[in-house]
Amino acid sequence: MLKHDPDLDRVFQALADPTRRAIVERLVRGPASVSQLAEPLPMSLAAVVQHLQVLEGSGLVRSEKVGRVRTCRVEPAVLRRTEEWFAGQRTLWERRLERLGELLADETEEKEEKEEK
Amino acid sequence: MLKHDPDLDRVFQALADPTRRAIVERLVRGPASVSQLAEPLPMSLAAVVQHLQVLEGSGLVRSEKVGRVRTCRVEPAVLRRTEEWFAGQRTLWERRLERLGELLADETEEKEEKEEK
DNA sequence: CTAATACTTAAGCATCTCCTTGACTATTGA
DNA sequence: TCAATAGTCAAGGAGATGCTTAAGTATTAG
Repeated sequence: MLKHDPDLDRVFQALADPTRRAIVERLVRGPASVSQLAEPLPMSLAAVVQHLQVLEGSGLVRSEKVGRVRTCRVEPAVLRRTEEWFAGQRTLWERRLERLGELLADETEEKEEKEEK
Repeated sequence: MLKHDPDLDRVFQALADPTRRAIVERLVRGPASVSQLAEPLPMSLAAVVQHLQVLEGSGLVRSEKVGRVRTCRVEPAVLRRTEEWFAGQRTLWERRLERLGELLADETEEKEEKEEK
């Protein structure tokens, strides 16, 4: 218990920033250079590069430089793995509801048995 | 474009902290009081209360006080809505792959047509 | 009534985050 | 070659974050 997943830390931390989420939302539509990513963003290129470093640190984005252009793309596996964390939580929640439902059904049954006497 | 969702900001920000994620993971299994949540956590009760404020601010958790006990529970709708963000990104990614596949198929077709001449 | 319980609030502090500017390197088009 | 392009690196600053301790308020068990 209490084991925390530093990968998830970094992914959520990365996605907590609206600029970085915008970058991810851009990149799922296809790869882009640093300047292309920076173009619609209201900040310096250096700031965008820093955001990209955070995204790369989280594994959400990887990039490679060819000539003077760095091309960035999303890593869908990391996106999917994170989605699965939510699915896991939902499963636990739903299981609890089931148990609660069963319990309620049992109680009703007991009541009915009593009333039949 | 570039409209950022402050709700998602807060949710991801909330989930970026391992302590807060642990609290959510505890709460999907069922409601708990503040003290119960704090018990396994290596920090002061006040710190846990602060984490809970962040979680409530994000909508992930809601709580009500009865007597001197505050009972906390997850808000599954917010969890689900966040999961859907990922599903949306995945959809965009997959659509891009499809288009890429079609393009590739078209090119192959064109090549074959040329070769047939 | 009194003491213990279950928070709540506030102040303070070290650290991290997000951005800036300025100087720099490497590549490429004319 | 020389200037523009594309990105990199480092220092610094305002504000946010994640704790702490200390002092407070209700609520409840005895």
